[in-house]
Amino acid sequence: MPYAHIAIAVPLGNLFTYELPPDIAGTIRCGQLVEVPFGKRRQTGLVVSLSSTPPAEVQLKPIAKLLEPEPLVSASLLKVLLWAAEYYLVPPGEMIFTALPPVFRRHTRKRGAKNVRLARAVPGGDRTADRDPLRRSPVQARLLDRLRRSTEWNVAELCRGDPTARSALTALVKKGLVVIEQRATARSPIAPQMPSPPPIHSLTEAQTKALGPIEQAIGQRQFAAFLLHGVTGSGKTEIYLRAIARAVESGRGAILLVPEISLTPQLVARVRSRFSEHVAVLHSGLSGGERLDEWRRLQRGEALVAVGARSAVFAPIRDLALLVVDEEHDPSYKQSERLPYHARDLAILRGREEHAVVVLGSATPSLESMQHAYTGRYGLLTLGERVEQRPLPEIEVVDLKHITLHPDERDHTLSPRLAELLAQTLDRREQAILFLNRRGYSSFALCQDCGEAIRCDNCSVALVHHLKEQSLRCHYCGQILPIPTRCPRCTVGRVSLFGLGTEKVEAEVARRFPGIRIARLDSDAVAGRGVIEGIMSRFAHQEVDVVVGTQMVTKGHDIPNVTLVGVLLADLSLHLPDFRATERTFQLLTQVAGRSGRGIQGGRVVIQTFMPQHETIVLTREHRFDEFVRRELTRRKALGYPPFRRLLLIRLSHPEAAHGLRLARAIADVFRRGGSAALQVLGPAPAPLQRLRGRYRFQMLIKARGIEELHRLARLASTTVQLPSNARIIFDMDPQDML
DNA sequence: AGCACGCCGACT
DNA sequence: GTCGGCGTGCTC
Repeated sequence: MPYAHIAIAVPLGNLFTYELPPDIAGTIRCGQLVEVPFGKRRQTGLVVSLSSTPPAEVQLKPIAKLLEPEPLVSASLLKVLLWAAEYYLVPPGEMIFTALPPVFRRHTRKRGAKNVRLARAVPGGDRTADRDPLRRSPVQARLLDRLRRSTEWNVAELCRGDPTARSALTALVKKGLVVIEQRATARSPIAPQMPSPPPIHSLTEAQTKALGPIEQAIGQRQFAAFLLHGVTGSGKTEIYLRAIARAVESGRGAILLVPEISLTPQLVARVRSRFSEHVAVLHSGLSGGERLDEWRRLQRGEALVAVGARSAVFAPIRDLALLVVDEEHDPSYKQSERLPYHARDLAILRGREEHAVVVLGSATPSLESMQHAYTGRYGLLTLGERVEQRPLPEIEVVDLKHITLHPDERDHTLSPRLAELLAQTLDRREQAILFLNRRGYSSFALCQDCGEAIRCDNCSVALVHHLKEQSLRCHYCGQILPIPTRCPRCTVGRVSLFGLGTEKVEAEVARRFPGIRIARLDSDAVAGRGVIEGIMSRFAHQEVDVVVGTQMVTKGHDIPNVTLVGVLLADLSLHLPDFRATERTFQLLTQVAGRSGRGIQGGRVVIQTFMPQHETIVLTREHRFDEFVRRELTRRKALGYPPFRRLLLIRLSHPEAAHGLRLARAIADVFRRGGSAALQVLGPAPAPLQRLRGRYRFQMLIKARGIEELHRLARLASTTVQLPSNARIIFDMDPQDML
């Protein structure tokens, strides 16, 4: 086997073949990290397979050296990654290297490299001052400028391409302005302490019943998938922990995936306290070095349990017994930017490949998972009641249509009923969450009379109001309509346009309840590292009375003193231009409602909406998830949406609008011409953010019966439509988010 | 993605 | 006269 097929972290769809030098040939194995000459530079690559036949017509180069003694990726994980690359239509090298800590991507910044940082804050600017030590050394000044821009450099990187830099650096060290050290700085950031709920000593009957099959399957070392559907507060976490314990006791490993680690400090704390040094936490907030440390502990078998967000599904666990996906319905498991893979789906795949058990847990499982449970692909485990017989919170719906508006309160921030309950809650020294699902630019047109949003006739999704053009647009098929003066459905109602933000709400609450402590939790407010944790920690310690926020406030925290949750405008998510809008709304409302009444005081939820009669709202209020799923599945089937059809979203961008549109049409034509009768192409339409970073973006949505057809046509389109290098195309298989 | 080559404007 | 902008093309 004198040749190796190697994956390199470049956006090219193929592997590269290299010769094996004799000294390496004997020892090399698949999954190993190597250094290879690649064009004019050197790159790290990962050995995917070995072969005895060279490809024709290419001058091969030899592998330079082995970079790691052991394979970084096991044969089974490698198989999963290659499968994922094919499935998601992404280059194999990109797929493989996103599964590894970023330090392995390039061979610069070698492990154990010397890092450089500023010794202290060095003022920039005035180089003319006589006492400036850098007045007469422009090379040193330049080095300092570069160091100022980034917190951490390594020596080799900093000096590359500038032979004078090395001596200049030495001079700076002598002057005491910079420091060279062997390792990166702070390695274990201390998370703020969250009060965690008291340990549960005995399981409820329902919990015991759910845990049984999971433990049994783990014991059998066989693949099995379970959907754990447990209402909010029913003790799903305890089941995860016991199942993980089962794996760990027998010396095997487990992965716990959480939607976003910064939002789930309590869960992480619980896992830590249960499994102490056996736990490795992997998340994007870690520095490169910290992440590598955790990854190595797993690779060496020092830690058996990996906890993390989506990329933790690739954690290097040797004898994997269990994969748990908490809040499996959460859309963040599949982000559309970067590599659009779905961590939950890959967890299933990896479980099957490694004969491990997969547990998908949620109070509001995705329709895909429910369908799999109904058809028997997943075992369904149900926890129908909260622990300690605590009731689910009572949900009240407030109809915004029948509220007399105060002229300066046209945004319906707080209805009299919500304001009254908020006042009572604050009087009792209890806490409240106010939730507003705001998606910035996404506003919609709504009939003041029937409360219905204006929808696209073709696609049955809500039309999106575009402020600049004063028009309504369908983000699926692209049609543009003028804003009607009368509601097209009931023909009498006046149409009004909506826009409301968390800042407004915060200001309004502060004005009406002077003296209370409010915190805002949305993506603008929590830009910095650790800000979310800080706010949630203050909230948990009752240093904040009311939190106003977006989706972030809905995730799984458990604060017993929260007894009121207010949803300010449920219509916002109901009318997102997305076929999953009602599913998301049910999930969001149920999840945020589940934050209320977790303690002994019980809790209440108020949902404000223009559509109190809307099926989704009614079924949420009555906590009838199964009925909602049944109806929604029927609808999906009729309209040809997942889980009954497969979707592929294609985004194409180009600096010039006309060119972009022409290319997008050419791609769409490949699908239209080559597809079966059942295949549908919607678009191309301008993307919701049509102009982004100087590029015009178009998107099209393909609906098909099977995945094979989508794969075949996507490949055909990539080869037949010649894309100029300034055009960019992204395939998003099984898109979660059409925005 | 990098990194080269290659052809046109403002500076020692 | 050069330094340097980013368009285009290639990487086993």
